[in-house]
Amino acid sequence: MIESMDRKDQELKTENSLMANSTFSDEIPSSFALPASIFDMPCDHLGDHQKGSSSGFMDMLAGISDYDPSLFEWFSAPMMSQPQQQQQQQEQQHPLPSPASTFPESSEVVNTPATPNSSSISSSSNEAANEGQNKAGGEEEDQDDQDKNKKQLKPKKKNQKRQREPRFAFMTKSEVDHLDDGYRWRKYGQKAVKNSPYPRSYYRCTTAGCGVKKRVERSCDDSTIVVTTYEGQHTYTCPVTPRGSIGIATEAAGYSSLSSPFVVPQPQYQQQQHPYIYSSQLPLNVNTTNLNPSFPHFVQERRFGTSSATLLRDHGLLQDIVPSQMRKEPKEE
DNA sequence: CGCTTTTGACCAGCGC
DNA sequence: GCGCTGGTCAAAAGCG
Repeated sequence: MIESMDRKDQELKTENSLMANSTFSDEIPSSFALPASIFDMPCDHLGDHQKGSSSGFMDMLAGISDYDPSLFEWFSAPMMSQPQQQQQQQEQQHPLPSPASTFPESSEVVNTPATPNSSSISSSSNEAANEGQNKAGGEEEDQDDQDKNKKQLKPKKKNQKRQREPRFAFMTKSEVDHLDDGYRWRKYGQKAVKNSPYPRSYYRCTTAGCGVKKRVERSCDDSTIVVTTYEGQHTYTCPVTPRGSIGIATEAAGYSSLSSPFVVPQPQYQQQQHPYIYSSQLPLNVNTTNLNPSFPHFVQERRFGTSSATLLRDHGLLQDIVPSQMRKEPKEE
């Protein structure tokens, strides 16, 4: 354990070093060219498990009581294929009523990936739903033993589209593939990604009853960029309470798991149709032309309780690291 | 010993 | 129907 932590620290040092010297892609608007000082934050500034999780930026974002959502809208651009985008556009022109309890199927709210092929990501399973489906699928018992053995491996019900859990993706610039977000994950698969030299890893939350999954892959264009896609909502509170998010987390928009330093968006779909998503680190590959108008509020200001907002009115470190354009004084609405 | 990772096989969905 | 691809399973191996 200690050894792994040391390794992690080393990785982080490497990461910090790398990030401190990193340059921004030309695709990133100048307004996003955060000063390098954001990378120069000493490791000590972060809690132990934040080291390596590259979550310092989240804490700093937490200091923005009301920043300009448009500056983060790249995060809201869903990862969609062209037909999906067209459908979204049509839906926007002729919006369909969407029950708050039912997130739209194309709920994969992902920033446009650096990899064109990533847009083909389309399927995921609703585990909770599948459990019931699987049980129902157990009716097919009139098969020979061999066939049965094979079926037992994958007793999924046919003729029923798998439901998708809401998904969130974000990109981080990190040397570490699997960022520590405070939850415990078990890797259950790895697949080669088409047109990418980097594999995609599949993780599942190890907590019983919590079917949250996440995929981790590296951008084929920029190997330093890690694309993490979360699927589902944790059914429990993050076991690790990081420094800097205490209080804020519990006040923040009712998130149950915001105590995670990584602030994995655990949106309350039942209450809000549009999920929140934040950069855990740097907004990369900002592409404001690829915004999805269907999620106009997808990236919203992060509204904290009054106390924390007041406390953080002084943007503190943010003043130094976040350009003034990105900060936006709260509006009276 | 218990937990995690690895890895090949399998399945579902989709396009042609 | 077939092939491709993403996603998942589960046995084996690895690790502390």
